[in-house]
Amino acid sequence: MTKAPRKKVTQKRREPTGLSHDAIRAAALELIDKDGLGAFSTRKLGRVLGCEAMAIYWYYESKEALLDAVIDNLMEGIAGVVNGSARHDWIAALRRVAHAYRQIAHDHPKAFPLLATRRFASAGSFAFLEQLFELAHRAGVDDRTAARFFRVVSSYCNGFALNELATAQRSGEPSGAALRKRFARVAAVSAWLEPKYMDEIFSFGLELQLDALARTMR
Amino acid sequence: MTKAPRKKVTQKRREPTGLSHDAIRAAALELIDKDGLGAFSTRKLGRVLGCEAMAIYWYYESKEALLDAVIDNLMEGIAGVVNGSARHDWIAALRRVAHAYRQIAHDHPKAFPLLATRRFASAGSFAFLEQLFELAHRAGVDDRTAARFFRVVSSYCNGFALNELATAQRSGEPSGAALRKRFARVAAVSAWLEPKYMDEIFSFGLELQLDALARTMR
DNA sequence: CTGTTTTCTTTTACAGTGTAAAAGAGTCGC
DNA sequence: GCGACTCTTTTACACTGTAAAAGAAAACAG
Repeated sequence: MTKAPRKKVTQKRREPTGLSHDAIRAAALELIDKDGLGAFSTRKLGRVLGCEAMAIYWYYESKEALLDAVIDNLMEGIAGVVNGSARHDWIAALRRVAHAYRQIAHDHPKAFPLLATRRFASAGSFAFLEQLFELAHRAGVDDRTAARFFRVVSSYCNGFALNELATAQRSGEPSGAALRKRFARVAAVSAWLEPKYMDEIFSFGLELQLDALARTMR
Repeated sequence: MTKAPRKKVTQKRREPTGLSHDAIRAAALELIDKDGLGAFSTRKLGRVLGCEAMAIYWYYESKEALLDAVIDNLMEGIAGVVNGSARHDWIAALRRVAHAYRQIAHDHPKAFPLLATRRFASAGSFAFLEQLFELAHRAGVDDRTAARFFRVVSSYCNGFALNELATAQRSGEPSGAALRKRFARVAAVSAWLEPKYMDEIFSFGLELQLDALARTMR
C-alpha cells in the first residue's frame, strides 16, 4: 500500500524538487531503458532526479513497488488498444493486443523482462483484462473459451518476445559462432531464425492460434 | 570462458573440501530451489559448501557463469528426451520435449526464470538442439519449417510455464481477491484459469500448434 | 506574527552484495 | 630441499536496499 501524499486541501507547493509518483517512475523507466535492469538502483535514480535515494521512498514503499509502477506504465498503452478495436470482434482485438504487446518488447527491450515475469497483478492490468473479457462476452465468446485462448495467446506472445530479446542481446557473443560450426543442423536451421524473419514467424504462430479460435466460434 | 582446472596428470588429490564444478552447481541449484533466485548469493553458497565465497571463483569465473552452468544442469534432462523418441516422428519428439520442459518449471519453480530468460546459448543446449533438428531432418521436415515451428512451440512453452509460475507465486496476495470483486468479467473468466485446468489448457495450445505442423507436412 | 503540525528531504547507519588482489597452504615433479 | 602448480582464505573496495532519525520548509491555527 502506497502511503501516498494524502492531500488535505493543497496540491502543489514545493516545486523546486519536482518529485512526484509520475516523475519518479518515468525516470526509472528511462534509466532502465538506458542501463538495463541489472544496473538499475535507487541511488542512481536519485542522481538523475537530483535528490537523495531515500527521497524516493516517500513516494514508493520499496524498489519492488516502484518496479510494479513501471510495469503499469508500460501496460497503460495496451489498455487503449482494446478500445480501439471493433465492438464485437474479439479475434481482431486479440490480434491487436498481441502485436502491441510485442511492440513493447521492441520499444523497451531492457525493461521488458519485468513485464514477462510479473504482469497482470496490478490495478491497471486488471482494468485492461476487464475490457478485453468484456469484449469477448459481447462477441458471444463463452468464459471458458475466453480463458483458454487468452492464456494460450498471451503465453505465446510473452515467450516469443522474451526469446527474441534473448537472442538479440546475445548476438554479439563470440561463442555462438564457434558452437554453430560444431553443430551443422543447428546452423542450417538458425539461418531461418534471423531477425528479419521474426515479424513473419510471430504472425504465423499468432494466426495459427486465432484460426483455431475462429473455428471454435463458428 | 571457464578457466577450468586443467588436469595435467592428476585428477583428485584434495578430497577434504570436496569442491568441484558439479558439486558447486548442484549446491547452487539446491539453494536456489530453497530460497529463490533473489536470495541466492555466492557467500550463502559458500556457507552450505563449507568454504569461503571466493573459493567458488576458482571454478567459475563469475556468478553469471555459475548460473549458466545451473541452466545447463536443468537442460540436461531435456536432451535425453529427444533420444527417447521415435526415430522419424518429429511431432512426437516436439510433444515430449514440450512436456518435459514444462516439467522443469514444476520441479524447479524458483530456478525456472533463469531458463526462461537466457536459454540456449550454452554448449549443452546446442547439443540438444542439434539432436532435435537432426530428427526433424530425418523425418523430412525442411529447415524453414523446423525453424518456424521450433520457435513457435518453444515460445509458447516458455511463456506458458512462466505464466503458471507467476500466478502460483502470487496466489497468496490479498490484493488479488479485492481486485477481482471490482472486475466482474475478470472474475468469471479467471474461474477457468485455476491450476487444476492448467494441464489441459497447456496440452490444448500445444496440440493446436502440432496439428498445424502435421497439416504442413502432409 | 507566533507556534504547531504536516509534508517532504537529507543524514546516518547497517547488513548485505560481487569480486579484484594478494597472501597462504597443500601437493607435485625434481 | 626446491620451485611450480593447484586450490583456498584473507582482506579490501565500491556498491546495494532501506530502517531510523534528524532537518527543513510550507500550511495551518491562534
